[in-house]
Amino acid sequence: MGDEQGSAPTKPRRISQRGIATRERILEAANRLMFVRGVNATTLDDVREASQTSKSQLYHHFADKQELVRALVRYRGALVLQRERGGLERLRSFSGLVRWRNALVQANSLNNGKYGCGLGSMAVELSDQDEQARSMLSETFAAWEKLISDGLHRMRDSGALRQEAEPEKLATGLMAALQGGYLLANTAHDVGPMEVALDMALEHIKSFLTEPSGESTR
Amino acid sequence: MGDEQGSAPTKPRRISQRGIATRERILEAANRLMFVRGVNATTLDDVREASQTSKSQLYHHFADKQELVRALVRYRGALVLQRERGGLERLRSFSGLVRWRNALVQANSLNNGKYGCGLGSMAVELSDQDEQARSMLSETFAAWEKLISDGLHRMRDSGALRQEAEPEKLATGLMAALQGGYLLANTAHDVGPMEVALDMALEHIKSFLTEPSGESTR
DNA sequence: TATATACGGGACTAAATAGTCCAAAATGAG
DNA sequence: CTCATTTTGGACTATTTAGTCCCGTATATA
Repeated sequence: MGDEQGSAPTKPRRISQRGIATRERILEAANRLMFVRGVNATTLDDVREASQTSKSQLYHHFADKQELVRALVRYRGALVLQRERGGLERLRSFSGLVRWRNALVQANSLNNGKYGCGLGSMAVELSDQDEQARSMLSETFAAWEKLISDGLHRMRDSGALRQEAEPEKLATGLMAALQGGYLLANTAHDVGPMEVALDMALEHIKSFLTEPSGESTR
Repeated sequence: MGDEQGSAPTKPRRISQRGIATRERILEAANRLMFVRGVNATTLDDVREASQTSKSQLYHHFADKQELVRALVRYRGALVLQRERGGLERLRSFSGLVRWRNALVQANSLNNGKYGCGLGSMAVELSDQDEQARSMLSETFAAWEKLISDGLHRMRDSGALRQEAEPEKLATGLMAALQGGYLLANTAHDVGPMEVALDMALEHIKSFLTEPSGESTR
């Protein structure tokens, strides 16, 4: 040991379609299971069974459980950001924000508020346990918030939001309301708190609108 | 088995001072360890060692790990509610709310945002795993929110808040901002997001004040 | 087609962790 | 003081779970 270069000369390591597919199957299974049971409460045997693979495949594609979890953090992060890009990339008006809110609430209400946010729950479980995972999650949250703040910037530039509005802070507040909403909804098994929390954050943003519009957020 | 009365005739079961003290020591240790490492990542041997007890004592005072965790949920719930009663029972003005916010932020900043809320992190870790724990946590959150909404009710009754303010919703929003703030702060290892989130919620409450006061929340 | 290497099945080992047990010491009621 | 009961130490077992290994099969490149 110790004769491996720090900056590995990246051994060729061929890769086949089948291999890629297996790796994907493992990640998908881990994603599903760890979403409903949590990371630490999910065993590798659970993952093996759900992904229709074997022990050797798990360890062929991932060094150990920690690496699988880290891969999952990346995997979920990519999924969430992709989904959120769809809903936020074109954001230019307050009503767009309301539509975004409604989509999140709707999705969460399908589970009666259960399970929470795939990113948020990993953040709670891993932040005090795996520094690398924590740092990836932190970056993912930052990227997510940036999608929001970019939209708010566009709204400010177009004159929809007043100049003194601070997009970054508004985005952070909205993200906190979202995460706290997920947490309370999960604990209560009821989406209600999530709706209330998001509406509060939207009201706050609304207070920076140049021409205050109608009442309801729906 | 099965010959035990449903409504147990509660065998006398004497209890000694020493026994109570040991039980307390175990709970204290579990509380400390599980706060920094999380519930699932803390083993009974960790608890035994930290509490200077033995295996038999753990199982003398708690049926199994799950029962210990449930006892901890009660324990922490009581601690938090007691602490919060101190800060909220006399709440009658917006500046009281600001002081409350500052105390929470200050406490959390001592850990640079780490560890999050003792209740919130348990809620995330246990809600999808132990129905009884989830339900206790849900009730504890409700009681906590009630401390806030009671204060807001007093403010509304005294005319500080406008009639159309809805204390329950405002309290839920504030709690979500707090929990989301804890989560983001823990992930970022920085209290910043928690401050921003709480300030958003306070601004929102401020917008219901009858006589808008000064600017800063500090 | 040859052959090196990725990929896979699944039994096996190792480690961590929960949970049991019993004999002894402390304690409190009568 | 006596005696039943609680409390305790700590070795022991059981179970769960991570991680290893061997050997066979599929796949890609030459």
